[in-house]
Amino acid sequence: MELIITEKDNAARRIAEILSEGGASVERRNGVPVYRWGGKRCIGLSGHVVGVDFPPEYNDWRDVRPVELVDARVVKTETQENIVTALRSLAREADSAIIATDYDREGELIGKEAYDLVTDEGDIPIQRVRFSSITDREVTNAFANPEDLDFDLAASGEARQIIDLMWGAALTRFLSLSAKQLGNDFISVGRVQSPTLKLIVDREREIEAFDPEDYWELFADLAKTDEGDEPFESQYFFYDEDDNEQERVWNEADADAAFEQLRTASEARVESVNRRTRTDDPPAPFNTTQYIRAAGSIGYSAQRAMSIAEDLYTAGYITYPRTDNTVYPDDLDERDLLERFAEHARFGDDAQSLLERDDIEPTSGDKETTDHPPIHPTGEFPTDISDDEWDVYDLVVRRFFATCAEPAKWAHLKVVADASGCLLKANGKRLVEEGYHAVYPYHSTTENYVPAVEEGETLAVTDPRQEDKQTQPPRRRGQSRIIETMEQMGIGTKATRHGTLQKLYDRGYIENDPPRPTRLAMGVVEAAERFADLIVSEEMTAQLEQDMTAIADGEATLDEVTDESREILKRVFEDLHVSRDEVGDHLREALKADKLLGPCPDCGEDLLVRRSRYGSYFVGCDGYPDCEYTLPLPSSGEPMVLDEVCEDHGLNEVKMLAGRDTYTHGCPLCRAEEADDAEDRVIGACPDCGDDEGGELAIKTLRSGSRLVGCTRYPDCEYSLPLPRKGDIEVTDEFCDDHDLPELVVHNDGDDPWELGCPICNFAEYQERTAMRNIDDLDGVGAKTAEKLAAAGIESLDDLRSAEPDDVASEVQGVSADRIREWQSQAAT
DNA sequence: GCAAGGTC
Repeated sequence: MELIITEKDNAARRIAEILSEGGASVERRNGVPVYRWGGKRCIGLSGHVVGVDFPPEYNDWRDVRPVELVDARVVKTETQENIVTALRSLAREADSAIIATDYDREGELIGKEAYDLVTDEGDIPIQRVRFSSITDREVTNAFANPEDLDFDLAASGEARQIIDLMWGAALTRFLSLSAKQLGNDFISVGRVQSPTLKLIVDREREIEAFDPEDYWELFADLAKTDEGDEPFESQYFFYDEDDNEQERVWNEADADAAFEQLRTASEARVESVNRRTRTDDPPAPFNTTQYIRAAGSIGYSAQRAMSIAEDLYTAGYITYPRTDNTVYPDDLDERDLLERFAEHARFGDDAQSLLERDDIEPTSGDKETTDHPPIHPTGEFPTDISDDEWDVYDLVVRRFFATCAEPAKWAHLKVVADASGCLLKANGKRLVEEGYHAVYPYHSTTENYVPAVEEGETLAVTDPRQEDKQTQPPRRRGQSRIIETMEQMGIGTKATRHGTLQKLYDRGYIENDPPRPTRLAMGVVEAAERFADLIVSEEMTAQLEQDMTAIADGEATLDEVTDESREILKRVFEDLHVSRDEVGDHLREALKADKLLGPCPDCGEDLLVRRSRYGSYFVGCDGYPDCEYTLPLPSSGEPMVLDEVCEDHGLNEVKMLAGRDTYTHGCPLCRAEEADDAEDRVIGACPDCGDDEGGELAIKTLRSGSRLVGCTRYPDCEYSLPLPRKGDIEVTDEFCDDHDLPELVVHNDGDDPWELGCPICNFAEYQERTAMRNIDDLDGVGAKTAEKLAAAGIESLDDLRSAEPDDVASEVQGVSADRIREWQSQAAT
């Protein structure tokens, strides 16, 4: 039997299909799909199935000095046991094996891991095939000409694993121990995350150091003197000593003088008219980064964009979403794919229009790689997918269309006019040939109207205006800009960059979108810059890349490279040990700054956001236990301290981060005082204890800012119904027939009043709505997956909660037990 | 419990 091993199940299935000419059947080993035909078996891994780690005796952070990790052995551990077991058992039956993992460096390493596992079970010949896309021609060709595994290339990947682990783990432990931050809130650093964080911190430093400057700009409207002609905007400018056009006037007196001149002018003479046409080329095919950027521009976070693309990929609608490639492979027949779309109700017209071109010569980007094609639709049409998935699918289809479309053409018109010595200019642009914009509405086609005028013509000047402005600090980069910059810096990979960003959020290093660094992040970067500069520099990756190339080329060995890295890290630790206390103090101070609200009203010490033993947040005094002052915070979300300070109490305001339900809580002391002042408003009898004990329902405001309808006998009776946090609640004269309670109306500034109605009915409806939440609302579950789960008997969140992950995984193709567990934890909340 | 890299 010949065993074929691929990097993922999806590739295994498609390769089996091609090589067996559709005759392969699927069976399961340990829950892992195995494709069989003739004397062949084909199994897909799940990326790395083994990982590097330190031996268990290094596990305790307090027992092991971090520097000891530098010389610690690094061992390989099996991380995907079911797949490893399946692979081993297949290997025992095989007479030969073929490694068909992705055609890139990490693929070579994953292949080497499979090689080692197969070799463990017996000595059989093992070969390697390489192909750039899973198409008939490429795959058949590759299997007809098998090669050998490139052990040097795999070793270069292993060197990276070892260096990343050693630096990351040793420095992470050192910083965490020095700041006494163990447990969940450890302080992490790494070769990729830390330069990324520095990138964000550096921009924040520029913003903080920015000193705005005043300047003035002047505008006026111009119009042809013919009647009915629309006026157009023009801007004042002058020539500096180098003869460059300048619009900004840096001195108020000069601006006033120019404005005075402009104000008195009623007409302007056209001095020059310049026309040119500009070609606007269609965009290149999507790689991961450009896809994330485009999805970002229609409102999707990087993480969400990748999650949706992943779903569309596993469902078979788009190609593999993790790719650096921006050149379509030779096998992709663009015309053929367009013809498929020509039949489609939604895309048919646009596809037809493209097919009318004689030659379809798609655009290409700068980078061509061997592992996967650029992201494009497969030609398989989705039927039952969510709105978000449609948004993204539409984007991917139209991007493919755009790459097959004609360039657009713009006509630019620049008019310069003289208004009694004041120079005015107007730049017009008009889209004269729509080109790719006709099929790709994601790029702006905003025109700027300037009419055709002649040199020497007289124009009317109206509405002169002077605007005082200030120079602006550089803008924070959005998520997709950060990912693009990481790509330019050469850090991270197409498959990890969005995850790295997510990690920075999860670790409390960045907040909001566009991301903004916390004080902790500033502290960590500062500490690293002073004592372990390499870990926050992009040079570390650049050097590593060079070393890896040397290993791959046989010019250096894995041991030489890792040993040299060990020596460098040891020297870093010499510095760190001397400054250990200083580093710890610095980090602790930064940690505190993120939680600091202001002075305690009781004792004047610092009030801080703290976390109780039960995991909930509250405001407590740094003087504890001498001072026991506390304030409650809302129970949902993660508190974030804002820059805004409450005028009454001098405390920073607090925002509660809870995804879509994020809201500003404001000053916690204001909220508490409001609750203390608020009268409970009785609205009826308590349904639980009204008859027996005489309990009444009242609208209450809690000190945490939340409001509810609750029993006046609380805490003896705990009956309660939720109310919205915001808005004035009006108690109307209308009563609910079923519950004999008044209907409530919530008034919010600006919005239409919300007729909440009877609070019991409202809560019942709310519960029904949340119960109706479906399986495909879970992150990473698309329509196709939901279908597969339903086929395995999992049709509701309840079914999912009670399911046995391993059983489900063995029944549902392409879904791991870990994935099920992740969904279960989502379904639990 | 540390990293980064696959895949889901």
